[in-house]
Amino acid sequence: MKISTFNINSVNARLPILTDWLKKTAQDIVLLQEIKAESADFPYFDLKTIGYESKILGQKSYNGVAVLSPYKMSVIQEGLPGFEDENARYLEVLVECPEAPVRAVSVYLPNGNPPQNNPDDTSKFEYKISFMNALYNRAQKLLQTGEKVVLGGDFNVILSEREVYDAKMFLNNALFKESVKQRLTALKYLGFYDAFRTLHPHEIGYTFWDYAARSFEADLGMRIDYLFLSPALADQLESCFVDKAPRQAPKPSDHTPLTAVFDFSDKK
DNA sequence: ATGACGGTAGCATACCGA
Repeated sequence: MKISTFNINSVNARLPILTDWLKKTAQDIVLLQEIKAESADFPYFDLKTIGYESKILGQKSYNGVAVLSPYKMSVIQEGLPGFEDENARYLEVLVECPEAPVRAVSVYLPNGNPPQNNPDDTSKFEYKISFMNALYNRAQKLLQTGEKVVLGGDFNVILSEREVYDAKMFLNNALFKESVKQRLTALKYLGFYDAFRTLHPHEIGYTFWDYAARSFEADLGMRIDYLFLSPALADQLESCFVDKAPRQAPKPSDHTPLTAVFDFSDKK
């Protein structure tokens, strides 16, 4: 079984890349972020044609999250409970995988940096912190279910200085602030396994490279997309890797997929 | 110190992103 997360930066601008990648890699669950489309504009039919159902929490122009799968799905939660949010950033879906049911959560955590024209405006950062507090509370509930849970997406958090090409440049950045790192670390310590880091303690695992200045070619990236697994799902984790191919295609997203593979056979 | 680059809305340019 294969689960991936992919910040697609507009599902319609990226449709050829998405469908090619799905055909080549045959995913069981895909968590998408920044689809930048509402239901009326979502390419349900194109994805259905190649074998995938879609559940989405859509939004025009900005944000928007989705879960794709060949299997039966039912929406559990749209948006974080107890958190008023005009933005589409959180979607929880139960996926009836043949091996076992999986609760799949697609998250697009706020960036939190101030707008360019108003560097002193802290409202976006406060929004990020509030979102993270609500996410922590939900994550606690998710673990209490004892289910196989994958909590994945673009978390917009650089957890340590080795997760970015030049930590000094980000010391005052909303992705790297102490309070932000602490909140995601606390969520992890509830009992989630960071799929990539669990298997690869020392490897570079960048999932994002800025469009500007040929960052990808120079590997000036950062690791801000994660697959967090509940213990019941981490038990079956076999491998986890960053799939750089979609980032190398023409007109790419600035992120690339992170994939985890699970083994449900008896020998495991 | 600034901008690079790209998507969207909508038709010039502002906003957002990390």
